[in-house]
Amino acid sequence: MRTVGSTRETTWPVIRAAGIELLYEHGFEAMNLRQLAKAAGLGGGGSLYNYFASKEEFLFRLMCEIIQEILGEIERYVDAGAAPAERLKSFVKFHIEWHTQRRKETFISHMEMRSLPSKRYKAYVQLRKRYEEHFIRIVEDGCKSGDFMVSSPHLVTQSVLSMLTSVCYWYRSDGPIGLDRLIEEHTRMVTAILTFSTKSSARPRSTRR
Amino acid sequence: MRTVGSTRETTWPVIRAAGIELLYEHGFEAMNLRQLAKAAGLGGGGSLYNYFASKEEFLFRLMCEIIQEILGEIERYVDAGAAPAERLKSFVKFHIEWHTQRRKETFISHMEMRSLPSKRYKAYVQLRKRYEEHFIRIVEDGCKSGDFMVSSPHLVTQSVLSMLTSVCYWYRSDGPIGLDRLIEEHTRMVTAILTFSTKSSARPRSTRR
Amino acid sequence: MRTVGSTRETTWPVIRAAGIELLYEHGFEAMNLRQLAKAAGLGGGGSLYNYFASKEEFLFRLMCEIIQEILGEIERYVDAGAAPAERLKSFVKFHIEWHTQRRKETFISHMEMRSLPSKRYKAYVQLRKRYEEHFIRIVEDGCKSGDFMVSSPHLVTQSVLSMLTSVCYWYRSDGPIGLDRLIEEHTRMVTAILTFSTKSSARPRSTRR
Amino acid sequence: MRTVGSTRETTWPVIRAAGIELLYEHGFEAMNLRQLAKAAGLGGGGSLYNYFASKEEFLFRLMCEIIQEILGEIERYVDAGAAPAERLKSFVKFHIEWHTQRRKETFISHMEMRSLPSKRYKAYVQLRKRYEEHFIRIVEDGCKSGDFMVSSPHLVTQSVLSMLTSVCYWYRSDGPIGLDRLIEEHTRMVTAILTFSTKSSARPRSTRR
DNA sequence: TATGAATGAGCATTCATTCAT
DNA sequence: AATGAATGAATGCTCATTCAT
Repeated sequence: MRTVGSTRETTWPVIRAAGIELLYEHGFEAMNLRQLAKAAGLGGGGSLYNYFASKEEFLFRLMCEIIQEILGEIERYVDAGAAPAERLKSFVKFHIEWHTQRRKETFISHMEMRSLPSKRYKAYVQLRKRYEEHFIRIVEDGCKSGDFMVSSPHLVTQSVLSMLTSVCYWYRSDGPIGLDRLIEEHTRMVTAILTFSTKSSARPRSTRR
Repeated sequence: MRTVGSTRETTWPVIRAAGIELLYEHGFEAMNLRQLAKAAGLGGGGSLYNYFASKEEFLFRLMCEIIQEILGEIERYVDAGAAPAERLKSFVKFHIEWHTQRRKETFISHMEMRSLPSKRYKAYVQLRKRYEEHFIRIVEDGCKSGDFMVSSPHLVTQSVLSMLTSVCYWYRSDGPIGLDRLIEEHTRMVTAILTFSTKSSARPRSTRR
Repeated sequence: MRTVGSTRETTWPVIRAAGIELLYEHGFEAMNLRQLAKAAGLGGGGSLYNYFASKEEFLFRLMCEIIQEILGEIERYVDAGAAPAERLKSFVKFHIEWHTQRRKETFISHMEMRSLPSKRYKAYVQLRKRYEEHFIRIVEDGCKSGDFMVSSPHLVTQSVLSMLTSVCYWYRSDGPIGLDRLIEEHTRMVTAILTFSTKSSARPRSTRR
Repeated sequence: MRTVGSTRETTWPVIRAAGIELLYEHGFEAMNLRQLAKAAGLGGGGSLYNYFASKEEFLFRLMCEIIQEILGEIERYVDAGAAPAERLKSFVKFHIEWHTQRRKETFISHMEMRSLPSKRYKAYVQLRKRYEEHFIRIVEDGCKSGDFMVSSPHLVTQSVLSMLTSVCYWYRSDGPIGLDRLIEEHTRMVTAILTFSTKSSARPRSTRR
């Protein structure tokens, strides 16, 4: 049977939204497809298989859509021509905004990577790397230009990205800290790391006074 | 029937070790007790119930043991009388060492909190807070003493702790980065954050030159 | 929507052909209507219900068509006026030809009887009996005329028909045995059975020398 | 929980017997494991998995046990030293007895081969060949000794074996035909085929009078 | 304590069938 | 007539848990 007005285009977003809620709430292994169907307003679990071939594929599709969106967004957002320090601020602002406004999505994206089957895990990691490289490039450019000074770029980018992403684990938009302050503080912390955490007492040019 | 030499004292550590491996590999929901029994050298799953009352209790016990250990350790490790900057260095060193040498345990401790039933979740969070307060106290003391300068203490401690903990997600002890360097860099980054990431141009005393 | 040129008369044969292939390959219970629709070049499984009311009815219709064909054929083929020995040869030739040239159809007809619901099973058995009676009548006539000599007609006709039909299970038209030889040998075997397998040492007339 | 006195040795035969009944009644694809569990006196379907790893493996195990039994029996039964004609009689007697007394088992063995997954299908065919070779060897020996005369040995053995086996499809032990008569008639038919169905008018030695 | 058979609820997935388009 | 989304019952299989041995 086909419910009036139901098409692939209208139903998938509903499933997706319900899926994000359930994945956030219970995690991939602990949620189940009957819940999902019900939450999406579908009868038995069977209908879902018009939209994906397996529970694992459902997760993969969801995670890909999420990261594709952020990839599309960031490429429009960041001004590749600007100075590193400026681009850094842009990146932090963008990243924090996204990770708080789509907190559940990003939470899922990090927590459920382990539930992807090996092949898809690798595919997903590729996409994620494409995103992270936006940040890495900023750091590299900043080091070249003398704006930043980082002794272990790989280590630092990993840790800084982890810190920036961690807001999705603890930040509550209805808590005492506002989004603006969140962005401001993280910008400051990241800047401090990239500017002052070097071995020598030397200071990068742009921050000398 | 009782296998010779098998007692609670000798068997539980074996179960525990096997459990850590399985939880790390598959996660709580995806692992199962038959695997655990087999990995621990026990026949059917039944024997496990001599050691815990349910799968959930098994997780809780494991996680508690792990955090109790780190709590016991840190209390012996940190010199409460030292200067904040010194204590900070100690903390970072301790934390990074623990989170890399017991990488699987700490990974589990973070990932599987969501699998604890509500009551135990709260109990566990209490224990974790006790640990985090060691860091928080250092920051507070440093702010009072003028060694550090932090505009949003709660925000900053959350983010810094997340960063310090994140090594358990990506660090490989057989990778290109040595433990010493890992500690050194993180010490530097944390110091930079606590020292230079303030609104005003003012610098805390200890870093003035 | 109706695809151009698609009518009951053109589509059913396609479905039928696809059905024979699938039933032969997987069996009734193991095949499914989505496969059938796809193999017949139809989109979703829904269209099939323009051609039959249920999966079981599909099987019944198919099997009926198959047996109706062989019934129509055999009635034209066998010369009711000929001598029993001659009619026997005709029957064996016809039967073997049919069961090898429409091997899949006959294979299905035997294997899938069990999947027919009781009422239709009985109806189908009636049709099959009508076919088998052609053989039984030949044997009876041969016994009356003294050409054949059979002590247990029912038993013998059952076993001989089983033997003649069994070619559909093992014969490959691209194997080492040609169709002519297959017919020749079976004619000989059947003749031997009907002629020489009697209790007494007496020989039927036609084989005396 | 473990029902009093239940062990692997007592439960499997019960499952096996129930399985034979269900496979005979419905066929492999149409039966289901809940039925099987219930028929075997077990609660939910879960217990069955103490005895096999999958439905397919269940079938394979059953079929293997059945054919192993007949293989063990026939090797004790047939006197390899006797004359071909004598051995033929023995074989027919044995085969018919087995295929009527274990009619359901042999019925299953033939009908459900198609449900075995490819690898197991091949393994099973090997076992079946071992059985059939008992008959083939008798025919070959008889041809060498001049007792039998067969123009197409492969073809004839296939068809004769099919005939002998077909009793499992139609024979009812409570029907009008007794087992003795069944054996007698088949012996006669097979003898007729192996003795009189040759191209030439020549007769094999032992049947000349 | 250890074993392993049994339980039974639960889950992903399949599939015949229905029906709006 | 054809399409394909939706239904919902059914099915193979899993797994925490229990319990006689």
